[in-house]
Amino acid sequence: MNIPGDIETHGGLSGKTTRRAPKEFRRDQLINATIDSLALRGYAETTLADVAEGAGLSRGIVNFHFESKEKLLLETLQFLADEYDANWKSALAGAGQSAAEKIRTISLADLSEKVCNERQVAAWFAFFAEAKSRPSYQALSWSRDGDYFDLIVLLTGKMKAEAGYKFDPLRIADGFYALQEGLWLRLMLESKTFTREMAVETILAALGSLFPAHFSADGSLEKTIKTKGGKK
Amino acid sequence: MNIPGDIETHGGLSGKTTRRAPKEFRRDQLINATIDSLALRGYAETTLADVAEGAGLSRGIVNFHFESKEKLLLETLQFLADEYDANWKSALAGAGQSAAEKIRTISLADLSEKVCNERQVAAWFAFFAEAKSRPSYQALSWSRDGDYFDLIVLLTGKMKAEAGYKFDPLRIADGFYALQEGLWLRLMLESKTFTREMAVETILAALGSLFPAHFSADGSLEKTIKTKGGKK
DNA sequence: CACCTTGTTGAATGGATGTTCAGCAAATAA
DNA sequence: TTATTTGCTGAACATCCATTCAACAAGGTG
Repeated sequence: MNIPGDIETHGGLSGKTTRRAPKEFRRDQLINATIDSLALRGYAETTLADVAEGAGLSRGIVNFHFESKEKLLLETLQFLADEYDANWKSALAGAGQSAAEKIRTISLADLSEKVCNERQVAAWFAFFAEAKSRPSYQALSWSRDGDYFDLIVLLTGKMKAEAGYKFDPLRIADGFYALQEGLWLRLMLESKTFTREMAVETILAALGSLFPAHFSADGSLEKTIKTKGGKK
Repeated sequence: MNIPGDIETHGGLSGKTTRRAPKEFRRDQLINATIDSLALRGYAETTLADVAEGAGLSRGIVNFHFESKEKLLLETLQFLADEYDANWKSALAGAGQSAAEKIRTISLADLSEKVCNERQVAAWFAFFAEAKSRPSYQALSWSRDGDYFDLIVLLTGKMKAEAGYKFDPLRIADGFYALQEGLWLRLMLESKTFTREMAVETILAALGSLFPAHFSADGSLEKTIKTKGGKK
């Protein structure tokens, strides 16, 4: 689950381990060890000694590459946010042009292994819980997906226009967004009995029920709606 | 937000504050101070000194009434869980007999001021985040609403039978449950811009979209479905 | 009143943890 | 090779915090 103990990839001669590594490499290594520790021990019990040990390095290493524990945690949160962002945006780039295809694509991207795995989800919630009392986390948690939410609002509005649904697009967007975060929470809390596959089926079922003209009950795309997608 | 500093209610003569109070009173006082501190400072920063100060008492008090910090936190979580349970169960007792009335009632109870206020929601998520790495919290978090979830499954199944919806009741129940927890999360993270009133509208809109034969778009009950409610 | 029980205090203790930094060693330059 | 830069180490330090406990005080009981 972690980066292997030593670095053979950095000019290491066979058998010998390189002691020094470029800054970016160590920073990534420490950030990943931080995520591991957050998932394993939780926020309150994560110490710099744990992180250093997880990375196979010495105690003082974090204060050398990051100024303080606080900075390390902030950069870890930033790392998670960046990865989350990149994931759904790249998925969106490869999606079809219709609103239905787009919302389906980003919903599934939200549940993809890349971002929705045990380590990262646990780390996210560690930060969420602390964000309430830490202004420095709030900015990052919010921006986590302002774009994402705006897009959902746009897409629900479009689908309403296409199929004449009776709902208020803003409220349905709120709900759909909350649904996705709620699924993450269940995945974290009940990782033994609630799997990512079940979460995917749940999202697909929700698409089928919320937008019956666009999706069938199992979440597959209905072809009856004429997508005026290419409209730029 | 806290219990007033001193106890005039316990045989206190006017002007004099009583020093001693019955055990149950102190325990409740300390549990409430704990919730306050969790909401204000977060889990990681909540110390026994904070709790004691919040309750207007001295440093060693917690270890006298609770064996340890761990025990205090466990009992605080239990307190929240009990209050949560009692809230929706008592609301349910006063609800109509139809599945639609029941699901609407408990959904709204979930968002009532009694359990869904800033302090308590923040405290819940503090525990959720730690539960991943604390088996002792998991038992309580799970049982939080096993009954609640089972009831939702039952009700969605009933409504499907009544109206011939195409969905899989289990998946819709999963989704509806996740939606509610997701709304709590948003209420915590965006307490400045997302209000409980908006959450209520969101839940009502979801009812309207998921169960269109039972609810109109704004979540009000449709009378067209004949409720075979009294069936025991 | 004297005696006992019991809630409460706050200083002392021991352990854990973030941070510092003098020294060391690997890579690189001269 | 020697000198210099740069990444890294781990012991030392200061702080914070949960826990303990001897002393105290407020009721209750005789």
